[in-house]
Amino acid sequence: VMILRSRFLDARRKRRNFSKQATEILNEYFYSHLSNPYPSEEAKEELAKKCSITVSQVSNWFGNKRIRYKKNIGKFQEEANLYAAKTAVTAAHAVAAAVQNNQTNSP
Amino acid sequence: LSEDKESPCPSEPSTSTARTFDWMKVKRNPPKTAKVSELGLGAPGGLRTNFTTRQLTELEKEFHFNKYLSRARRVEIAATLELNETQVKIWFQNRRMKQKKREREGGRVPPAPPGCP
DNA sequence: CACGCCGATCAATCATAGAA
DNA sequence: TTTCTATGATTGATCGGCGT
Repeated sequence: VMILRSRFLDARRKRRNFSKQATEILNEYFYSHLSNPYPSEEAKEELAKKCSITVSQVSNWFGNKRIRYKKNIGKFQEEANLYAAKTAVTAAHAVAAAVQNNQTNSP
Repeated sequence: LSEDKESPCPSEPSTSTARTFDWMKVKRNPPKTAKVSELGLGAPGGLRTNFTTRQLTELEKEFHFNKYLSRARRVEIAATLELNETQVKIWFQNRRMKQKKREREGGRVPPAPPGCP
């Protein structure tokens, strides 16, 4: 029986976790698109480049993330608020910059 | 051409964040692998069939011979391996996708980056 | 209208890396 | 070290769309 499993003992083993920054980028995208966390092929390529991983790995990450998230939403609540706050700050900066730019360029 | 509108939101947000969207409710129908059809057979219904090494070996062999199956060949294989024609059909479909994925991502970068004792 | 294929995804599981 | 949890990958099977 366990011998039957030996057929695998292949690629699946020897797994490397992604860098913390890569996970950071992926989570940022995931939570900022929580209403529809399905990146397009183009978006996946962009994420893959930023994270230095393959497009397939990006797909795997989102696939696992979506399933595990909905399986236990509560467990990700903390993480969700964390990233929500982060993107909010980013947005605030953008707005602040816009305002600043508006004041200096007001004829 | 790239923004998502959050139209569905039946539930109430209650607190600051974390609402429930439709994708979180998606549920797939259980596999219909010749389930209740044949009463009495050890046909596992709604279960993900575990292919044996023999079945996978034969399927793999056939795949290298033909990437696509003819109806007749499919029937043969299915009978020989004790699988549904659908399972054989799906296996080939998944196998083709797997093949394409490898070719597409084949442009490997297998060098030894960091430590390699 | 039924059927096969494609592309994307689901869902359960495997095996390992990492935290406790 | 041993135990339990987080996570990347694999894969049989489903879903929607398209062509025949």
